[in-house]
Parts: sequence; C-alpha cells; structure tokens
Amino acid sequence: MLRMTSLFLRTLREDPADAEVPSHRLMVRAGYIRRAAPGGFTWLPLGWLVYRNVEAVVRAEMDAAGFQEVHFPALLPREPFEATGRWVEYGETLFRLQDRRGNDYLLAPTHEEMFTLLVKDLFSSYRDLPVSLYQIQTKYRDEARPRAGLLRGREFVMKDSYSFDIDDQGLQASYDRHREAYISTFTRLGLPFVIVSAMSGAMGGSASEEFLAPLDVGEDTFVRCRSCDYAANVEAVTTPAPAPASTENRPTPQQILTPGATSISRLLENLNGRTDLPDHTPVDGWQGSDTLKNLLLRLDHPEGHSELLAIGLPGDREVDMKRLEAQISPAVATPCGPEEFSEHPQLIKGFIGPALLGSGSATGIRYLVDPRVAAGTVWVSGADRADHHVVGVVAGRDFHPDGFIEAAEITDGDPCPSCGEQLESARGIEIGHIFQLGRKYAEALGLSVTGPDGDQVTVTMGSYGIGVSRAVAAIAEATADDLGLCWPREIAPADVHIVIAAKAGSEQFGIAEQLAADLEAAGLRVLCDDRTDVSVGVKFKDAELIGIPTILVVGRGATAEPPTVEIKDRATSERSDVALSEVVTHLRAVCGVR
RNA sequence: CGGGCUGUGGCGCAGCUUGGUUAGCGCGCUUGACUGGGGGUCAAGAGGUCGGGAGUUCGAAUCUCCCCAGCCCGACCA
Repeated sequence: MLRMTSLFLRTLREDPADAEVPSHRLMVRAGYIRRAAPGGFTWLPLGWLVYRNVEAVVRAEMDAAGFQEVHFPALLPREPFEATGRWVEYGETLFRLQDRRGNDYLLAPTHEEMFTLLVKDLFSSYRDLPVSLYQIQTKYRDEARPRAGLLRGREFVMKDSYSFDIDDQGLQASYDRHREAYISTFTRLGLPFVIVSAMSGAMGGSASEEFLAPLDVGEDTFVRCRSCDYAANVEAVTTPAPAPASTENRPTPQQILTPGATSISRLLENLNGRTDLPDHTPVDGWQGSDTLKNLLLRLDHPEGHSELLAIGLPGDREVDMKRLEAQISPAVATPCGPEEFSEHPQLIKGFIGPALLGSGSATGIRYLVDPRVAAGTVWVSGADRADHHVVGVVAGRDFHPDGFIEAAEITDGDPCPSCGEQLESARGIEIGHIFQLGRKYAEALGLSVTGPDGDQVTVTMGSYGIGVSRAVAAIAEATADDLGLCWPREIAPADVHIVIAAKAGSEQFGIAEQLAADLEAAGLRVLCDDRTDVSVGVKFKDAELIGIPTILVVGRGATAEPPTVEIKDRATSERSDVALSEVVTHLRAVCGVR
C-alpha cells in the first residue's frame, strides 16, 4: 500500500517555469518526474510505477506475439557502426566517447548493427529463420534541442524489435505481425493512435508506417482523408496526377513581355491585365495553378559530391523542404545562389523556363516536376529571357522532365490520393514506427544463411520501435484534463486513491485503514492519503492532480448509520455513495479483478 | 546551428529603466494554536554565492563585456 505520509512525493501548487506542454508540467507538478539533466529525467516513485506498467504492457504484447527479449549494452564500440557507415552518417546526434586507451565508443541511438551481428553470430541456416528479437533499452541521442519533457529527451527508453527473414514474403509476414502487436499494445495502453504511411528513406524504398498519437503538441504533421481511411505523414503524401493527355492540337506557345514579374503574384497581375492572348486565357482568368515555377537547387551528397537539380511545380505551391528532403535523402538540398547561376548563364533567375531543363536539354540539369505537371498539361512559365514568359507550353511537347517529385506543400483540402475527397492535416506524436529495412544491414555486416539449395542467402530485416518513455508522456498528454493527470487504469500507479475527509484522530482514519487493507487483499492497488496535517481541500486537489482512476472518500458518511463512503471517478467526476459493507465488491467490479 | 525571451531562498515571481541602509512578496518548510468536505486562519521562525567571470564606480541584483544554463520559434530529428 502506498501511504501519503511515507511516499517520496512532493506535489507542486504552481507550474514549473521550464515546462510548457501539459504532460511535462503535470508530471512534474504531480511528483512523477524531475529534470536531472538537459533532456534527462529522474523517475520518482509514482512515475516509476507508471513507467513500469507501460513497459509491462509492451513486454507482454511482444511476448504474446512470439518475439523474444534480449538485452544489449547501451555503451557500444565504434566498429559495428563504422561498418555500416553510421559512425559518420549519424553526425552530431551520436553521443561519442572514448575509454582510457583512447578507443572510440558510442551510446547507442538504436541497435540495428548489434542485432544483426548477434544473429550472424549464432544462426547460419535458413531453418533458423524467421526470428524476431526485441529489447527494452535506454537510448541516447544528442538532440540539438531536447524539449517537451519526456516527449523529446536525449536519454529515453525504446522498445526496439528486429525481424530476420529469408525472403520478402517472410519479411512482409513479420512486418504484419509487428503491426498487429503494435495495434494491440497501443489499444491496451489506452492511447489513441492513427497509423500513417511514412517515408522509408531513399535507400530502402520499402514499406514503412508510423503510429501517431493525434495530439497538437506532437511534432509530426500528418494528413488524413475526411471520407476514407487514408492517412499519411505529410512527407509521404502522394499527389494525384492527372492522366497523361495528348499533346496534339494545342495552341503554339507564345512569348510575352512581363517586366519585373519575378514572382508568381506579379506574373498573374500582368497576365490578368492583358487581352492579347485569346487562344490561351482561361475562362475564369489566370490562377497561380496555371503557372509553372522552376527552382534550382544544389544537392550535396554525404559522400561529398554535389549536383544541380531543378524542380518544377505549380506556381500556387511553395516547396515543402521536409517533403523535398525526404525524397532526396540522404542528400541535402540548398537553393542555388549566384555562383551556380553563373555556371549556367542561359538560366535567368526569376525567368527559368522548363525548355532548358532536363537531362536532354541544353543545360543537362536533372529536372523533376510535381505530379500535376503531367504530360499534356499546359503552363505559363519563364522564357529564359529577362522580363519574358511563355504561355501555352505543353509538358511532353515543349519540355521533357526526367521524372516526378513530391516536393510541393500539402494544404488542407487537397485531394486524397486514395478516394479524391479532401485531406485535412493534423499533428501527432510519433509513438511507434515499423519498417522493412530490407538487406541494408545484413549486407553491410555480412549476415547471410545457407538456403535450402545450399547457396548463401542474404537475410532481410525489419525494424520496429516503440518509444516507451515517450508513450508515458503521450498517455498523460492524451488523458489529462484541467484538474491534473488522469491515467487509464492499466497503467495508473494505483487503482484507488483513498481520501480521508475527517479531522485528525477521528474514527474515519481507522475505517480507511481497514478498508485499504481489505481492498489490497482483494487484489486492488491502493494509495491512501493518511495525512493528518493538511486540509481536506489539499487532499482532494492532490488526488485530482495525481490522477489515480478511482477516488474513494471516507468522510462523514463513514460514521453514519448505515455507514457509506463516496466513490468518485477521476475521469468523469461521477460520484456515488456506496455502503461501506459493499465497497470492496463494488470496487472489484469497477476496477476489474486483476 | 540561427532568432527571441529568461536566470534573484526548495518552487513561482517582484526589484533592474533612473546604481545608494538590513534584497522583497506568494507558495512550500519548521514550531505553536485554531480549523476540519475543496490548496483554511493566526502567530513566531529558518532558509540567499541575486547563473559565473571580468570591468565601470566611493558603492553593482541594477550599468558594460565575455561565458554558462534554461525556455520558446526555426533548422535538425533510423
């Protein structure tokens, strides 16, 4: 039994100044966690109970799915990460350190290498596969900016699983099993979630989905369809493309004078102010979406070389750098400056036309366009001549892109790629991520097994993560209200919070004591506020702040005839008086016998 | 890493513009009394390198410079 008189707990009346998001504020105020380092938190007794409950749910669901738990060190040598290139690729986010001999070590941000090597170490036949292993481990990432308490720390706990299969079908099956296990895990945790399509990264090209808790404090933007079940991380949203149309019988392009029209808005002013383009002018006037704007970017690849890339997209769209970088990762894109333009004097900044772009064009610059710029579509674009544009340029006739790219911003109301209805955007906290790694790590580290026909077969892998400590904060975030925390029963630090609403030395203390013992004997977890030195108001406030799902008040009624106590549901505030003799039975039903 | 804001007893803040006795207030803490169904009342206490360093000055929490830390926005984030 937890007793307030002996519990290592101090609740705070006021919000801590360094906490902004509700989960952080309330968990500090309610005495669950304390900041111990930049991006690092100490779990206090109540917090640790909750953490362990969450961990227990995750572990139970992983075990139930048939995955086996192992445990690696968090402190790892450099070599495996050198082999996969991540010692360099991970950049400044990797915590690096040296031992006394000057050997390089790291605090692991994730454990793909170690799991791969472990399986390589022990298994060598296709008969040993498939296998899925997991661990629940403290991870370290030297985040440039830790924030929002437990939601983004530099030290955090993650459950990471890895599946090992002999072929793609096996990988798909392992992936599906993890997906199912994640659904039941988050459901059991009482955490609302949406599953969204995510980017798998440029090198993989395989399936990847994120589990997001749809909350405004989340750092991920995703979109979902208002009518069907499509949902995707904004980085992974695909733009419905018009069907390719014929380029026959289209009006001839016409060059026009557009002084100073270096922006889409000024171009539109010019276009809508003229009457000399009867063959081209749309019936409802010129819109930004009739224009094609072209941007020149420099791509810097991690291996060191650079190249130019031109992007073409409808003029009413801005480039979404996150979406762009997700497409070209691991390269980094930078808008071109005067140096790059001076290498291609044909290209006039502000008046870049599509005719000089593309690998078959005069410049030879790779040219990728928005999917809306499909073959047969007609555009106004730059004329590659200062103060001039061209109307009536037709994709596939007058210019030839090298391919398509998803780089345009997504806005509310855009069409759903699945059903065509409107998309809406929302924010979410990433609480899980599952993806098909493929053979990247197996190849880099030489994990292969002997196949049925005696040949060596490279193993294909999946990688699956749940942010355990983050999930605690996400649950707090999703369930808390104006009064304080409000835990789902399964992960709450206790089932029942007894408030003794009577003065020191009164009979109620003895009654509460006996009741607490009876409830514990019945299998319920009890926190008893047995303090005699605070007023009842304080006890009620603390009970609401701490957020145990059932509050049991032992007050005046307890000494009446017949004796009653009051039961209050923390989440709904519903209260009812229950006969003292019935309380244990009643609460066993309310809490479910564990 | 860029922009902004903030560092003053355990917590939340005022004081700084315009330098000047003993650095205040609320909460919390200690002791005592009252009170006892919504952070209650009264009294008496303890608790401070004013983030750190250097400088200006007769005198610095207050002015100047440098550094550090925290928060927010952005960039970044298998």
